[in-house]
Amino acid sequence: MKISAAELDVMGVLWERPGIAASDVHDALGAEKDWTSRTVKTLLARLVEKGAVVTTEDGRRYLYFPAIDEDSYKAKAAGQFIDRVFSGRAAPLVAHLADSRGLTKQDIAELEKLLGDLKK
Amino acid sequence: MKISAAELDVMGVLWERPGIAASDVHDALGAEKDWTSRTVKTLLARLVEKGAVVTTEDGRRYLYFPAIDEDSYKAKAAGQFIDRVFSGRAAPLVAHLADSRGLTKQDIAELEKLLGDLKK
DNA sequence: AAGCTTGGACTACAAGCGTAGTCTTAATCC
DNA sequence: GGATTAAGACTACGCTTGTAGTCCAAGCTT
Repeated sequence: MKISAAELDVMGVLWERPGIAASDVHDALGAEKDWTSRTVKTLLARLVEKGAVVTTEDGRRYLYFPAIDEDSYKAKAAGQFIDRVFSGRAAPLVAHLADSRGLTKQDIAELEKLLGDLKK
Repeated sequence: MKISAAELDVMGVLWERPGIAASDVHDALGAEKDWTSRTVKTLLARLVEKGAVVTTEDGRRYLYFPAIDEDSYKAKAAGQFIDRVFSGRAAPLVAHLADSRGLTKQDIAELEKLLGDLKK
């Protein structure tokens, strides 16, 4: 399931608020993206076509629901990304992130906790 | 500087062996990618056009050199990826990786060392 | 009820991408 | 030295993506 960058923005809204109408998606993105409602509808239609989103009828309109799981999608995307760019190695990725943009204290704390859990 | 997936494979070869000819790039990729030499040459030409690769003449052919730095490119790509998919948070990315494909002992050790260094 | 608004369906269109093919020229192999 | 090979230049072509536009029907407004 290949989801483009713009489509992913739409998925993000649906993961957060499943079952909303196209106009609500448009509104939710309004702050971030300067898209017309038609653009949003095109993206939704493409996602439906791809099977990433399903609809239920609600009178004369549709309500849109994500049909793929957020966590599994993101896990897969992360895997593909590090394969593509970092030859599958996670550590260099984090090193680059730390280097280029810095990790917040919170990031570091979370990562430490994560590593602690992993070692068990 | 936007580099596509296929182009990135070519860049990978050039980062490893700067200053080789198109045919050598083709050979180097031969195992991985089932591309004809023409495809490789198209990708090289596009990279040159984008300014990601420069050439020097070598008789009747060119030698190709990366014109962008591997580490900075990857750092930027990593940043864009986590912005796009993980809202800029590094920890969830690593958590997903750990979850979906597991981190090797080596990954974990490297990450711990990295975190140790970061805390200083 | 006649027109605005809003929903979806279908269409558009240029740029980027993956994956080559053709053409021309220069070198190499018998 | 004529044929094959190999380099690059230019061209191709269908798919995806970003970003809409048009059309028609169903409600909403006054």
